[in-house]
Amino acid sequence: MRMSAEERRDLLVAAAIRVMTRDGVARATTRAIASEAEMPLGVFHYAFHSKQELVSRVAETIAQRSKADIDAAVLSRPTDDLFQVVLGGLTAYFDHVVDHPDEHLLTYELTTAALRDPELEDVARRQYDYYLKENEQLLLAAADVFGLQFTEPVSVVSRYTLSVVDGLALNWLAWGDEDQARQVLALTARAAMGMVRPR
Amino acid sequence: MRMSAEERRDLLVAAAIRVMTRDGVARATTRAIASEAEMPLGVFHYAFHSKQELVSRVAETIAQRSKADIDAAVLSRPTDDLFQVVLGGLTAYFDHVVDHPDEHLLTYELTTAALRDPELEDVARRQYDYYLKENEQLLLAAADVFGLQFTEPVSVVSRYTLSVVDGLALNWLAWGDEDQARQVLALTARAAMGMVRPR
DNA sequence: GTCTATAGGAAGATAGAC
DNA sequence: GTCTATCTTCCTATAGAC
Repeated sequence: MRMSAEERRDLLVAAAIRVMTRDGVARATTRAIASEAEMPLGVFHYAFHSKQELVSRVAETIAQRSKADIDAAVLSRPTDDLFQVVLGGLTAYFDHVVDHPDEHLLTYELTTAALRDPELEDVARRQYDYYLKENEQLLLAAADVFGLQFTEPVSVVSRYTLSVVDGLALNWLAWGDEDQARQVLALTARAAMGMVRPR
Repeated sequence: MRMSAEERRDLLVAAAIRVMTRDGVARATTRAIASEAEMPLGVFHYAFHSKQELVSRVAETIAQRSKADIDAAVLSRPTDDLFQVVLGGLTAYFDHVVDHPDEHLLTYELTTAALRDPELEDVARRQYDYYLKENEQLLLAAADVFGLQFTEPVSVVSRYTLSVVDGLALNWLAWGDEDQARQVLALTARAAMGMVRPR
């Protein structure tokens, strides 16, 4: 079937994400991906120069998609006070992890793969850039609504909350115990209340 | 050269850790590992039934070793008050990450590998068990010294601090900015002070 | 136990007919 | 651009002589 190279790339990226989510990065071979996309293997190397190029696109796509998913979830949460907003945001992220564990496992795999491969160097950096910046915006906007400001640089607070959920998500994937994990979220939201003062 | 199977296994595990630390899990093939251990490839499968068995041992060994390293570092820190102790612990862990980034990257790789492979199922769980339990002991002991107790279950506080450093470590590996990361540690230690009361 | 040699297959990438 | 067939390399694992 005839189609533009860009269209084919999109289909292959989508197929790669399905295979990687289901079976892990290590088993996502060019063969498996082409097969998932129902294309002959040969297409692979006139759609992409190399497998790395595909992996790079996959990481980019996943980061954008997760950000969109989680933003939507955050915005549908209670907004009574800053505590509720922060806890709501943390909970929205964690809910997403519980609902899509394999997808998040994949992001960890992509991060480590990127950190090992010099050619994917900035992929890992960009992944976090998406989250950090977005998180920062949400924190600033939320504090502003309630007439508060942070006592610490908001970039640090952003990194703090991101680190907690990111670490907790990995921890939950390995260890389980959802109830305890949610207690950690509550603890974190409460701790964040100690980082604001009236404006 | 003649040696016991157990001795050979130990040498292969040590070689595997060197290769995995240097080149990543994906490139740590049985060939590369045997070569690093200066043994013919054939030894591999009368020392281990399979590669998975080796990976499982590697994960176990790494977890024990890291725990020992970090414990030693924690114990050499100031103990003026609980804040100093907690910040010291977090800092000791983070220093270890900065000094041995590849080693920590490896633990993330092993965690994801374990989560993908049913035969390594409990490897990931045990990895976290080491850290959580140890962390819990340290927190309890430290609070006790200063006549304090936690207002939350100590297992939750333990998981909170572990999540922060684990998430922050991965974040730092990808993003860098050590100064900001250390500000997050200070923030976290201060937050933990809101989780204690006099005994 | 130890080693060499090799099986048996899967990987990424390409050549070349259409 | 498209596809089949194939190259080359590397993988885990084993067979079998010593």
